Amino acid sequence: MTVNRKLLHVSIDCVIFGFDDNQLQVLLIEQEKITKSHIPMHALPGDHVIEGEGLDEAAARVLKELTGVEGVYLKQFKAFGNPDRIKDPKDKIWLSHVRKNPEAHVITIGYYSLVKMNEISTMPSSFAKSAYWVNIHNIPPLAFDHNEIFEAGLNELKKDTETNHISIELLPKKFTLSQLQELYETILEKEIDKRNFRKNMKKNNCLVPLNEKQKGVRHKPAQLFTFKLDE
Amino acid sequence: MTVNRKLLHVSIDCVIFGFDDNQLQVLLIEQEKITKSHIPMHALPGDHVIEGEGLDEAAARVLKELTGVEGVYLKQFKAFGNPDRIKDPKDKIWLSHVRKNPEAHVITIGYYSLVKMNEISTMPSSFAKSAYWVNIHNIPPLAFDHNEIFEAGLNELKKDTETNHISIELLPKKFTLSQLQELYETILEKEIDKRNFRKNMKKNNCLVPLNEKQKGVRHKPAQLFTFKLDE
DNA sequence: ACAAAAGTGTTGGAGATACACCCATGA
DNA sequence: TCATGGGTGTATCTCCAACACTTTTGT
Repeated sequence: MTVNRKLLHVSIDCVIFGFDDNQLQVLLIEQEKITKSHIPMHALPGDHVIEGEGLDEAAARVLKELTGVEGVYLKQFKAFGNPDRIKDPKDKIWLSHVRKNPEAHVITIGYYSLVKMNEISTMPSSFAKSAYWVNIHNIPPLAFDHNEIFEAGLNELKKDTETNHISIELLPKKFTLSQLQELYETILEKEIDKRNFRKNMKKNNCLVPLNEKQKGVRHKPAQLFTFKLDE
Repeated sequence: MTVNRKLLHVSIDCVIFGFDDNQLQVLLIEQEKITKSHIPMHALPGDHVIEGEGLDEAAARVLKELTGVEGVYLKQFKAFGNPDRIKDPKDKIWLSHVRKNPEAHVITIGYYSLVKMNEISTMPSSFAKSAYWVNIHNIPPLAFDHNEIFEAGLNELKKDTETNHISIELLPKKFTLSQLQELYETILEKEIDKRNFRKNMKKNNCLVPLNEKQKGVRHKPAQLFTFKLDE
């Protein structure tokens, strides 16, 4: 194949965050095993952008194929286009099995997404043999520049949590203020004063109290809330 | 030409800001006139990314070809990939004259740049017949989705000015505090108190006073400063 | 009754805002 | 000497951080 010098591969990579068991987790995929000696790589879920497809659309497609969810928070955060990003020998072995022109320059657009872990179950897809959740502090070495993309996505999430309170999208529909606080403490990696935190949250009036309380806990049951996004 | 469904055009578009005469300006290009009836479009400077070239590298190339400057502030802010972005009839007429496959899906990466207007002079380049500066409030209708890209770049500059004080890069090497304040007021579109502004700037200690004062002004000459970036 | 987390207000300090006058120079 | 923009300090207010005890439920 002759490579047109002005046509490039464009892909999407998604940093999909979930929150469970008070841990911030990321969804990774394991590549298919190509040969007997091949050590499968781990990677962020991603796929090529198809001719005629918008970037947000492509990201939503990747997310839907892997998790089945639609309509969740999804945000573009950065484009990565360093020509060396796919030059690692271990990545090239894999590429040479799945691509016509493994040397091609691939640009990728990084997205991050927030999903409610209790509402999804991962499924096999065209680009992933298997998917699994991993704590953000136990990320293995990933294919290509995916570790860098992950770090950039995590930073974006931290920033947006402080400014937009967007991380609330990680919680189930009904949640307690303590769950919300633990989420913030996990993402921002710092302790927060309970009373000040509640003052802040109530000021942002994105919380709606429900006529419902926690049940089956052996302590004073907490008020449940749901959220409305800022109008 | 058969279009490979997984290869796309990727381009860079630059929102190049300058500050002169107390006005925030943007560098636009005028496309070549193709036919007698063709009305040349105005656009942001940009070019295709070449195989093997990094994104930052491509943006720096566009900037250098058009202005001759290197090493100035340049920041990626967003990728644009809506497949409709080049679908306007007036854009297609032009594309049909300069591209082999005018229907191709083009993804563009938006960068913004800050240049010192007194240190550069624009020059013709491979992608622009002529370039000119225009006040940010008098932007004409631009080709493709360039008006949207411009707005996104301007918003990014505003945000970065408040958080990073990066807009200082728009001033000449030596400047007075009043010039700096006028720059901030222009970008942020609000008035700022002189004493509070100076307190802030001194606190950020990115200003270095020079042993030099303004000359030839018919009032008390102002102290000149230069800046060092945050260490 | 006890263990466990829920829920709730006040105070002090730091940082932001508002504000007015004298100074150095060129014409 | 006058017109012009340069340069400076203080009082107030708002926002954020620190801090401890009572309540409700299950066992």
